[in-house]
Amino acid sequence: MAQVRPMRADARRNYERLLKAAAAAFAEHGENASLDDIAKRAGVGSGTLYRHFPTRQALLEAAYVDRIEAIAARADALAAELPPGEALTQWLHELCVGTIQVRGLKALVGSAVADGGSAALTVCGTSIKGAATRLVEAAQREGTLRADIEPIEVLRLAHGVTTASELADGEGTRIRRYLSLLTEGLRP
Amino acid sequence: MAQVRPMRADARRNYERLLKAAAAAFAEHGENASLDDIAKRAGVGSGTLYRHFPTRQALLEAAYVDRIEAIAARADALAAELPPGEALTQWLHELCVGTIQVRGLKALVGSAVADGGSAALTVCGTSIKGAATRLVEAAQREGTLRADIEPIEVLRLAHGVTTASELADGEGTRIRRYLSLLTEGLRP
DNA sequence: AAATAAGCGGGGACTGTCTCCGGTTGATTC
DNA sequence: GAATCAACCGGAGACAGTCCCCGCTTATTT
Repeated sequence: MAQVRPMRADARRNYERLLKAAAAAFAEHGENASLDDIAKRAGVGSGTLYRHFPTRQALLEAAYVDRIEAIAARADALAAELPPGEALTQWLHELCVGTIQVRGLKALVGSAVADGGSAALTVCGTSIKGAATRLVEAAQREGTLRADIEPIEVLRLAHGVTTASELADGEGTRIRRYLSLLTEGLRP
Repeated sequence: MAQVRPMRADARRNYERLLKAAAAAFAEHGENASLDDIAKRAGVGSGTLYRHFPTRQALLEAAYVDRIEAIAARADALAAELPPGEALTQWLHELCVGTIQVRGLKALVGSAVADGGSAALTVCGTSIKGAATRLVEAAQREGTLRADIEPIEVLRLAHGVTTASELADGEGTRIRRYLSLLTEGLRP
């Protein structure tokens, strides 16, 4: 199961370089940035890129998984310092803002929530769903969130709020407002 | 301003054929269907396609504007036969279902609402926004919808609901549920 | 230092986009 | 209904992006 042999030093170096170049390129040119160009920027041949990341999707995921995990990790920090209802609200806000700020990240989080990606993305999805579950259940126990709603539904709706807000101006200036509309609908 | 000269018969025929082929191809292969292939299916050269529709976006819009207008037109029919609050709810439901069913239509309605497209799309946007305004204001007058919300915000939120529902299964099975959550948040 | 295999990288096939321009055809005029 | 003329057609081809293949390089092992 585990890698019997660690990655060769040059392979690892190229892998890192590619990840870095990819993050930069995706941020700059959107998620359709030229892959050959990313390879060039990283100083490797395109063959090397395609060996490490067979598809554009794989590269995109690899470049962003840690950001998604970071968002998931925020949930417990917030749970520790705020009452359940507020922690959930605040986390959803950070989730929306975080996904809207980085180009391409929103779609990725979307498919993580929808179980629609690779193994790496599925792991992220599990983290996010776990985080959401803890916050949602706490809020339900507290009585500030209606009982007939599931954590994954909250995630989907947050994704919807992000989309709605994005429609307004491309930035996330309406997130707070639309999110509060949602939480009103989610009260018991 | 007006076309001084009507389109030549063969030009008009090719235009229609292209529209038909495009609708079929987009429905079948998604919005990235090959344009040259669409031209081939329509029995014209690719030059002809690009003359009539300079960009993929233009073709996409031309192929779908009538559907969008049809949705907008439904608003008045519903307003005539239902009380304002119900008419709005029902219309939003039809809007969500309609945009999710046809591949690529959702994004188009989105940019129509966001004023992000061509002249043709802007016209559609005006229709939709007009329809929404009539329904929203009637519901507000009736007192079933909070007063501090604007028609365009309702449209954005409906778009968000569609996205959220789409995340569940790709179909629109959750639309009714998520929409009702939204309308609860929108009560006075 | 030699042996070995993991890894490199760029040439090239392929697909899709979009433009250009010689040839064709529908409209108009007499 | 023939002639004229512009509008229109269409496909060849330049270009850009994707992705694979395979001879060569180099890290690792002994």
